[in-house]
Amino acid sequence: MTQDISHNIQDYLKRIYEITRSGQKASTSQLAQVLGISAASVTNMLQKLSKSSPPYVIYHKHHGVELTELGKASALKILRRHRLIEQYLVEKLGYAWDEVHEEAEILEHALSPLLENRIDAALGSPRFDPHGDPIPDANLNMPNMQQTPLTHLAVGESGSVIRVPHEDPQVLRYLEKSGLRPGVQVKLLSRTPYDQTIHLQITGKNEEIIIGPNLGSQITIKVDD
Amino acid sequence: MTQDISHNIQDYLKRIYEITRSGQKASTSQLAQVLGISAASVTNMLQKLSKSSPPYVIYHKHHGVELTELGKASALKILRRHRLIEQYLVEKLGYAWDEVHEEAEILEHALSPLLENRIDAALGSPRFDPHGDPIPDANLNMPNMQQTPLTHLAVGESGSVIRVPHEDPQVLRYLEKSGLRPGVQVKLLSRTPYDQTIHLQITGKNEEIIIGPNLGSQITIKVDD
DNA sequence: GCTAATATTTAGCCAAACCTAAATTATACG
DNA sequence: CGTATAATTTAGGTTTGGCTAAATATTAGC
Repeated sequence: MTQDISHNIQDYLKRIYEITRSGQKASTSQLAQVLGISAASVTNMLQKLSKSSPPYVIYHKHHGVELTELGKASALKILRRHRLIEQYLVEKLGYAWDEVHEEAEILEHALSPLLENRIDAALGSPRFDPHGDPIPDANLNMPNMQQTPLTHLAVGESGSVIRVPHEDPQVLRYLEKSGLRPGVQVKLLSRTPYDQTIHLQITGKNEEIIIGPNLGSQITIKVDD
Repeated sequence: MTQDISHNIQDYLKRIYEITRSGQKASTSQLAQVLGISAASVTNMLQKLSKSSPPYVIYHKHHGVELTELGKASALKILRRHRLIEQYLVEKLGYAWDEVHEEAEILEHALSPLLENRIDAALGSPRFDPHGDPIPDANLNMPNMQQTPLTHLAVGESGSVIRVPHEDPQVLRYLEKSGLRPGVQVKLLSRTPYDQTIHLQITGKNEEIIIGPNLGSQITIKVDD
């Protein structure tokens, strides 16, 4: 009798998942900000989500929410669809990596289980999307990898880029132009002392790439031995 | 300032288009029936659609509605997306022709203009969908064809099947099993006198296919010279 | 051409999901 | 440790698109 989740609720759960992935609870105002709606509306919905049977979230009044197992599974289902779609658009329909996020944001709510399977099969059950983000498998298990933020590289050290988990097309186009994408090997040339901006070089290229600390901490790599 | 049309309204316009294609106006109760909602709700929405600026329909109180040019263009846009999706699912993702309608019904509302173009290009701008229904081109012009209902065949005459415009998977699977699909050549063997049920044979096959008059009048053919 | 049956519209109501403004609770700092 | 600021919740309102029941208009049969 677990009935279909509305488009709306899927978005809430997805956002809560993203925020709570790194441990803490998701606050009302954080959610209001990423969803682009008022805090009052978020409170309202969180109460609904926590009082439904079965509940999707655990609501700690004034202290944010966390997902129940059901809520987490629902979020992962959407995340799987989102990332499969992104990969499909790039691999099969000639999209650039900066064009896929917005498109997937809409399509993820329109995918039937059958279509999800067909897309997964057409891609050979891919484990990563175009940004290097892991795609949960059909049982919603995340391929988890040991990842290091790019900013943790020591000067002179090198590593391979794993993820560039950014949605903003402008940022992605900047990185694309510099050649910084999942798979390439980079070397840390220097780090500015005060603001921790880093200077990189892609193996085999001469050009120097400048990455601010906020962006650099989101990009993850595997450090070379 | 022509803002985005809601999912809902797209469905109304699509249905009105389907009903009014054959000339007459679309009545409140016809729409209520195909949309699966009450007649009162339909009246309400039709009034809204006729009073919006610009209006999507012309509302003749107690006598049904017809589409304005804008309404027709909006309906054709959705119809194009619907049929492109059906064709894509069959050609690129291994769907059977009885599985695509429901899927397209949802996806048609989630397609961006860019994705519509990519799908169109990937298919080489197809002119027909898997049921033989014509796909409006990018300017919303319908490839129009001289079509004859299957039931107009004389006994002994033959023709090529052009369209099998049915949505019901059961019907489609029955026809599929008999081999009756767009492109095949059929010959009318006989017609029962009272209820006009017809008996067909597909060129090159021995099996006889029985088609009732309601179904037969929806299937269209091109009569052989 | 009248009347019964049918179709349509009007009126009034509901639920979902948003909003703003006001009230409350939590937090942070002097 | 008390108070100012910030975050959250409550209260009350709006819009969208449904609903039912009652009123009205149309149509068909006699």
